[in-house]
Amino acid sequence: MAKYNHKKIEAKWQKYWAKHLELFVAKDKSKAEKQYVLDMFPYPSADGLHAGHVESYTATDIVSRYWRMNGKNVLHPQGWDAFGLPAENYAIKTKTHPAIMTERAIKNFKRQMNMMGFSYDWSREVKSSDPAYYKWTQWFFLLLYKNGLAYKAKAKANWCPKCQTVLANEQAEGGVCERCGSPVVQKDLEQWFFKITDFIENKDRTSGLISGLDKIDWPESTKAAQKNWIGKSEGAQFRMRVIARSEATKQSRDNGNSAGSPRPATAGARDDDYLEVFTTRLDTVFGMTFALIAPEHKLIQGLKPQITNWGEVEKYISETKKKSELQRIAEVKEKTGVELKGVKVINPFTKQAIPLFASDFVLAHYGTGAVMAVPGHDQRDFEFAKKFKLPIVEVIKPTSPQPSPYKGEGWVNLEKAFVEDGVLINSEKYNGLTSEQAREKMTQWLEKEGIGKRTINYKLRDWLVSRQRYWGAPIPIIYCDKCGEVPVPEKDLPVLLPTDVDFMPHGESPLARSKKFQDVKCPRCGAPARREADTMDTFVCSSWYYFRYADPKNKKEFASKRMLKKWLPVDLYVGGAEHVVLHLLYSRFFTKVLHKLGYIDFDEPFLKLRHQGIILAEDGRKMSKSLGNVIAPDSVVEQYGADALRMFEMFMGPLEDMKQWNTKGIVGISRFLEKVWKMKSKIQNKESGIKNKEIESLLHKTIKKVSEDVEMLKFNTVISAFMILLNAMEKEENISLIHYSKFLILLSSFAPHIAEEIWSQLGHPSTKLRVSKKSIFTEKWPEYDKNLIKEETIELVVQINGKVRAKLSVPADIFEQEAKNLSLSDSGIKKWLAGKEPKKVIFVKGRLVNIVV
RNA sequence: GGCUCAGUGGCGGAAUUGGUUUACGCGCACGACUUAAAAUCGUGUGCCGAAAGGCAUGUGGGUUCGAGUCCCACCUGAGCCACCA
Repeated sequence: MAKYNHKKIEAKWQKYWAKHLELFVAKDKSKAEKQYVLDMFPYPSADGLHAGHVESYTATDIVSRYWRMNGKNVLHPQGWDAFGLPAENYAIKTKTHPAIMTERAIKNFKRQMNMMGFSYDWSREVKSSDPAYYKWTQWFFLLLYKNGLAYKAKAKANWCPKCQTVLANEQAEGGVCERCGSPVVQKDLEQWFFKITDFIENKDRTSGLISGLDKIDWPESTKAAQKNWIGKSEGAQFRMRVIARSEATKQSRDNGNSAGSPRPATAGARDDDYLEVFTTRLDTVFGMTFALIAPEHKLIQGLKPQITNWGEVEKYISETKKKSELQRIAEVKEKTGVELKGVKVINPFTKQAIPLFASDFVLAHYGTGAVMAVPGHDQRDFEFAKKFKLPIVEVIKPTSPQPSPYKGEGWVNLEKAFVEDGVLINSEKYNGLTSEQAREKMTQWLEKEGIGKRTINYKLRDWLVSRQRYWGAPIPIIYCDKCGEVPVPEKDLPVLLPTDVDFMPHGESPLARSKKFQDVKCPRCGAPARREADTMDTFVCSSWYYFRYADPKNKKEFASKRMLKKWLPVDLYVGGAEHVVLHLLYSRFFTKVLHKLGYIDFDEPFLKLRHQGIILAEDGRKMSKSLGNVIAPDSVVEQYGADALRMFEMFMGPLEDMKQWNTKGIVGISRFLEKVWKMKSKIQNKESGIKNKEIESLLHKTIKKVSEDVEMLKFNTVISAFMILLNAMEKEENISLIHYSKFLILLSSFAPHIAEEIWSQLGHPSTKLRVSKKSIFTEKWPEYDKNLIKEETIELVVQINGKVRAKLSVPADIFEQEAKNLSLSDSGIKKWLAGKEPKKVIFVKGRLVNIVV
């Protein structure tokens, strides 16, 4: 028999499937139950598909084919995350327009996807750089704008003075420009934000970004990462009075400054005179020996007249300003800061005056931008105190049996702060309380005194969506001298991205250089106005694409309500773990906005989420072009075929595990497929004498195993089950056509080409042996017969004290008493017992007997 | 530092969720076919031991008739986040 020629056969069926789109399209009009199986749409890079793409796309392809054959109406689309920085940078490097290279890359991606035999519904393909698509990205911007969820504010951006461009954080690592190596500076720019922080907690009937996680089937680690990113912390906020060294200085300043605007005359009533701090550890407040303030904090400027070392302070502030956040983080090793001499703050609990320092490890944008410093019980404060020789006081004692880290002579001997909860000491009337009790009592006291309150803070900040870049969706806003900021009317969408713009970096948003693009009439008053020149973050494009697949051609809406109701939410979403935070969080935000505004009736977009594990190169390192260890799908397909590559990647290990490529391993799969191919010669079409009971029973067990494991995405064990069945069939002289066809249907979801070819060579047998001319993918998934997988006899394991001492062949439904009698009278067991009386005999039905002596 | 996960043969990995540890595949060894090799097929393959048997799921304890699986402590590794008060 001819060997299996994967090249010829795979090409043949890919051509056939391309002509028979009806096999894989999602049916808008079908009444069958839907199943939405989605891949994260890829960024079409010039490098083409990599091993990780193949892995996750094969997984969803198998699941999609499985559900289709189970009668579900499956939506399995694919599209392109085409806008973005990589394309623009590549364009700048090669001086080719990003649209051209994006088109080229998409063509290549699509060729490779077809080469892998993926059953996408290409009739729903979307591309984020297509005006028909980004029209709706802009519409979403306006939707948020009109509902008060998009706003403009000043924000810092990484700026490379040499390249004259804004850099993303990952391009400015270490505080230097990725491309030219010059130091990055912080530049204040007016930028657009989305109010994602509005959706952290539940809103009316819309679940929040935190609590919504409880009802979806996502990996624990991903949920944890999202929660961690949101960073909710509960504590208290309170004010501390700021005093000058002498009240006299203060009075004179007050008189001088408040000439024009009448302020309350009472000293200390001015806002500037209070330092507001946030803490989660109010129980440690008696250990506060100084306070810290962010250098950017505006209170510092207000205190300027009272600060006696202003020159020093100003120098520190300007040094901080130059540093990017990344540089600050890189300098974690050593704390820096400067005392604001001439002022002190009053700890409201102890009434003591303590010094105030500005330090760049205090973040201006988190909490109140100032903190109480408790060096005894906070590691960062501890390091700061050591450096500036500030007093350290113990106010929390570990609950026994842990010994206190304070050894005798105060802070000099202390190695690090004790940061856990404990029992209060040196805290006046709060002594003896546990940390938890103290926090409660102290918060109550603050509220009673009117100087503080219970407060919740989040790390999550609003989403900055402006990009001073070319290759993105333009922000649909117009600036008019008379009317101010005016949204582009919906009927004027899309705001087209000009194709003839110079996208080389020049120090401003590239769109600002196009007069044709910029100069417009104000939609409100008709006066000359100009367009917003910034584009949107690509994450905006990818936050809603899964809605578009439901109704990709709709010109009136991003998707009709009817189609959204039919197809959404996504039942299974598979993609890389690098999107654990941003993409997934932003998508959830968009979904929650739509839910709140009544567009959809669900508030979580992805019901079940899984990440494919990284596939490492053969050398155990990450695949990378520079290391020259990349496994390109094309060459593997060339040598072994797409079916072999698909199955091998599924066989390597659990979908979510990190796996190492091993070229030797693929021959196992290759051999398996070759054996499947050869099996044809054993097929007997006659019904007589070919109903092999054992094979039939094993086949039905396999059907059960494969069905269950595919639903749980345990593809590696499915393939092992295929091999077990095939190995058993190989030992037989003849194989029934019915058995073989059912096996082929199971296999077709994993190895579609070879299955389709054998199916057609066999004369397209349906499972009932009726000849049909159809593709194997029109077949129904086989069902298993419970009676056929029931074992009649089992191997009963007999243990003595938990150790296997005998195995008896007994009827599967043996009763307890009989099993025990049989075991105890077995000659081998008798020998082991040597006359000893069993203390106890355990019986596990269908499994074992354990004799305890 | 925080969170999340993992540790089973020479290797990738199975294990009915508390019940025969090592399925399936790779590799290796021996054999068949061949002038020979490749391919293919067959047999074997956790460790110690001649055998009887004993010992094995990172380490140490615990719960249990019984633990890879559950609990506690520790060791090692990975991924993500990280000066968030």
